[in-house]
Amino acid sequence: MADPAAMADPEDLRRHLVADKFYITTAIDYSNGSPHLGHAFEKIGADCIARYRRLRGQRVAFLIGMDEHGQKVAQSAEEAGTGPQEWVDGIAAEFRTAWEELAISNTDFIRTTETRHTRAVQTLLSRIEQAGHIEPGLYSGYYCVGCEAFKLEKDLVDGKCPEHPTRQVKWVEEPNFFFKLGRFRDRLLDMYDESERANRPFVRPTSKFNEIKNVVRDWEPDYAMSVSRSRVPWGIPWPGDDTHTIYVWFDALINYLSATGFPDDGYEDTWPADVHVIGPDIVRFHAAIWPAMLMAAGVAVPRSIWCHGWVNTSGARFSKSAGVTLTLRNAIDRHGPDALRYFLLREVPWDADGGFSWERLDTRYTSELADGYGNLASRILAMITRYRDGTVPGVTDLTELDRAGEDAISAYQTAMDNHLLHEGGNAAWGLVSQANQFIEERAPWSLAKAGEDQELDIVLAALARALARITILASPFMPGKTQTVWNGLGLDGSPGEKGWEDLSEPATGGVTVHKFEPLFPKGETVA
RNA sequence: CGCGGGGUGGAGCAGUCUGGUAGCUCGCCGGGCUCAUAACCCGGAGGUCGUGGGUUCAAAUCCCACCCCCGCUACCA
Repeated sequence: MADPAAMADPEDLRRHLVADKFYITTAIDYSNGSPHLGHAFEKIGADCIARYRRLRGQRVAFLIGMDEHGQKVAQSAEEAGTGPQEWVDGIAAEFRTAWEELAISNTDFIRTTETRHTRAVQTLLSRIEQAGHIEPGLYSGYYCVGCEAFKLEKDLVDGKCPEHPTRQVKWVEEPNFFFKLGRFRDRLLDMYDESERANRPFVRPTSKFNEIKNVVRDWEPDYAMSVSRSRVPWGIPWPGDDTHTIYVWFDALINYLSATGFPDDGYEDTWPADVHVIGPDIVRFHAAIWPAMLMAAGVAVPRSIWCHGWVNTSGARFSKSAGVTLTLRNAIDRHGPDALRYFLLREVPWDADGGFSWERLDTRYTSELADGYGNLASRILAMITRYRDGTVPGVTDLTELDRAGEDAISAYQTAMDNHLLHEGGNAAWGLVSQANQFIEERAPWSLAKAGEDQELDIVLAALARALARITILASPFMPGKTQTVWNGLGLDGSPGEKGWEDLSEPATGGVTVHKFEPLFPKGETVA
């Protein structure tokens, strides 16, 4: 969508202003149940990226939201004995509360029942239609009257719907509109190739990208998907034909665009998305169908898709040692929201699957948070308090710990730029270990006893810098606890807003520290 | 059937592309320290690297066959 007229000065200026924007989205969550650990994992990971980008000085737009139309939602509402709008209002509130508690720093929360969304959907749809890529056709399939929904043949048991075995499914044909996405096969493949040549693959990790390429390569030119339904009233009306609603998948994907203000002027200040964060179950929709829709409408395609792994929870639900079932509520309550964020980000690689268990949550909490970061903060602040009355010495002599810090920062940056969050955490926590070793080698208590004040100043100042660095690097993982340490170090503002530049020379000299209660209390788990 | 990922000390993983002391975290055993949340630091025990064959002076790493686990394979999104 490059506009030649955009070379004019005001446009240049605008471009400059938006050059540093970073638009990240998560999948909108389907409104037929409560938030669970899987939902949380995706939000936490995306939030970690968003916070890291802000740390790097980018202007971040971070979208999350709810997918509220469709058969299943209407059905869930009915089972709950309420109307669909009332139902989705309740679910949305529940999700928002959960994300707030987990300190998700989204800048917008979109719901597909909002006017701004329905308007964007109808506009985009009309553009695709006008371009000639939507055609009427017949949708046929097995229809279960009990479910009031079409069923796939593979989901039938003995030719009947498993949920309504007493009724027969019927072979039904109904007129629908179809999106001819097979026509975009070659353009998609070209786009994929180009992204790889430019060394910024459209889909990551690579294994998922390969799956998608295989799928798209097999598309026939007339391959189409239905984009309307005539029996589902809970949806966005088809423009110009109120006997149809827009099929939910088509409706849902467009949320990323509606949130930018599309089709109003200025939406391109935010669009295209820099990365759509999604789960492996919906890669095909995001990596193939969604860009095809945008191509059909003449709108820019997103820059990349990141497919995270699964949190495997089997076996964790009835863990003996924990004695509690696995719900998001319980997982947060175990050691607090920051600990859950930290655990998921370290335990489950962001490009692969990982397992959740109470034992491993407890283990990481104890060794890496309480005994690691928390205890390190305690001992550093205690020494500064005891040996220097709480004032960090103003000396700036660099030590091997500062060099270790530089290495950690660079490893962290490489990992985080590539969205490898678990490796970023690894780099930050390596510095915790090195700081502990540094303390052991220099033995500040011996220096104090021997009256070697100059050396003690150097050591304490280096430790304060290291703690500040770790705290900044850890802030995208644990915004709450790192804030406590930041304040304990006597620093203003928050570690997240301090900016990347502070890392090389944290301004800790001369500040007055305040000891605090153990950051991560041990013993009894939080009730 | 096809495509892709994986099988490494008790647990979770790295190492495989570019063959040559099998590394990390947790747990376990022993020692040290005392600033700290009985925390921290050092050392140690523990592995036929899924199975069988092959190439090579040498294979977790390369080649062949096989076994097991997971994901994808046209409308739940």
